[in-house]
Amino acid sequence: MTQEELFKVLVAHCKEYGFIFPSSEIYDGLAAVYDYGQMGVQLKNNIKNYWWEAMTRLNENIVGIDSCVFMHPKTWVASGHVAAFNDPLIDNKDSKKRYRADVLIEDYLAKIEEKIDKEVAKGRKKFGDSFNEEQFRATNPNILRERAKYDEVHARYKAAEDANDLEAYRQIIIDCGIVCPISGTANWTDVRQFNLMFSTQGSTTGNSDDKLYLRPETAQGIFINYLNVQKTGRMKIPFGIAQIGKAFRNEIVARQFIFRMKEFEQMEMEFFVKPGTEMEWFRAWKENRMKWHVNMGMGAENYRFHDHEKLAHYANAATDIEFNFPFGFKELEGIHSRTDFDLGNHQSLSGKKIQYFDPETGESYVPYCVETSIGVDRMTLAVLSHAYTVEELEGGDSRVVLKIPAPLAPVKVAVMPLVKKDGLPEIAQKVVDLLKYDFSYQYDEKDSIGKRYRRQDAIGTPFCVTIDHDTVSDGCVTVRDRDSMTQERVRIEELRDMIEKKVSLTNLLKNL
RNA sequence: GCGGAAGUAGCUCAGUUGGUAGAGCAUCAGCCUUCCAAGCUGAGGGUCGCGAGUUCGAACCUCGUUUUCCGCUCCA
Repeated sequence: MTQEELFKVLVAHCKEYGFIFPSSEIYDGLAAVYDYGQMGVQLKNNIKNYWWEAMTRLNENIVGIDSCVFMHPKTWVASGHVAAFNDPLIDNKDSKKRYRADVLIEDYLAKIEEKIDKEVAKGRKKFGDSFNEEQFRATNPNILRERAKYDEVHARYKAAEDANDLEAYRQIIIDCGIVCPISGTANWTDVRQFNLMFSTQGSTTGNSDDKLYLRPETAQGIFINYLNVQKTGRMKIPFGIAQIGKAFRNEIVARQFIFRMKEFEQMEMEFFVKPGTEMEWFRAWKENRMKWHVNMGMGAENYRFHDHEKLAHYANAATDIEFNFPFGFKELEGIHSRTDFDLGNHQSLSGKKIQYFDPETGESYVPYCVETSIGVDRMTLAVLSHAYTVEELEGGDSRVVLKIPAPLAPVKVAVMPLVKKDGLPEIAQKVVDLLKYDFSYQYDEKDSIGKRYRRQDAIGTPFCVTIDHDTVSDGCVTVRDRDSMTQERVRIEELRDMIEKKVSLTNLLKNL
């Protein structure tokens, strides 16, 4: 099976076994939006839990918050998101090239100015020393004609810009006969604005022009709460604030299943440090985060760093942790040194002093910040794609098994009576009562035992507990291991501790 | 966003020149009782992606639309 085929079966498997469904399927679906099903939500919660506990419990100086999706519109001015994504874009249907509509018009205007300059140069040559440029410009018919054209287009362009009138941009391009430099045609699409941010129509600021945006990253919720947390938590630099939450991006092309969705979930941690020490912390967090990933046991060779050469507007150093997905190594987590870009901008735009007073040195400064940002959905996809295994068994049989790390598995244990009579279901119910307070479980008495094992394999349940006729007399059950398929007799009263030892999140955390 | 292909039961797919929608698996009930799926009997389940059009009649032809996949494009 090629990687591409494997990815297709994985997507089908996710739907068939209740991990991930395409959104709104009964209404023909909704592009780039997926819902988590009864299995997927448990897997995702376990992944979030692993991150949350690793961040906030294992680090004394990191605390968590949960901020809202809605934030004051100025937040996105300060963050640079409003300015960075307002370009009106237009495509040429023949060359399939995309241009910024405003740049096309500006280029056109620049050409008119060139023409005028050329006319002026001609006049200077013709009249020599007696050349009066001002008078020449005011009287030369060619210049007057070009000037009039320029003024008219320029006025329309400015009006379009002010009103953000996309249709007006297009009309100017059509009227001026602006063509694509590659195809030479004027076969244009409509002008579209690809703003990364979704917006609502309401406002909470009293200014009707304000829009509320759905946050494109959770990080800003941390920055705008920096002062609150620092003061109320009596936090001393260096310290971090962690958050898990939804973010929204209006992706033009959203493909590859849950790898790129319009609505997605982030786990972000902003670590505030003294300026000048940020590179040291940047390196420390690179190492720390890689350790967290490798610790899950999905193979160190499946991860790699990708250092950014081209840096975003807020960063002075950046790297990605990439994972070996079925479609290649792709970004799973980003680690950025964001300097004081965010806090500094919030300080100047809000007028609130965001400074840290260092009691030891007596210095005051806007803290620098190192960010770790990981996509929950991408993590889930990484776990699922790594876990999906087709195994050939003796006798030509095969089985599909999700080898999910046991502490992350959605269902920890399945309880099944070998047959559904002779009092075995009643004993099984007692076993369930013993386990249900500690583990998510499934009870199954339908079909042959082999079939039930395969069903549990398909959702990645680490252990199956089978009650048979011997159980009645010896009080032992068979525990079957998902990965090795080996079986072991275990006393019922030892069952809980035995499973606990293998599926507890503590197993992962204590190795960090 | 552009181009190409596809969409029929939960899944995999048949469905003849346009003439009452099928199979296997899965699900449910009963029988059987067996530690690595696919025994027996019966039952339920389909707006044929959606909307128009052509036709006496459309899963099938035409147009639009939507979703998915592939290729380009884009992605602080």
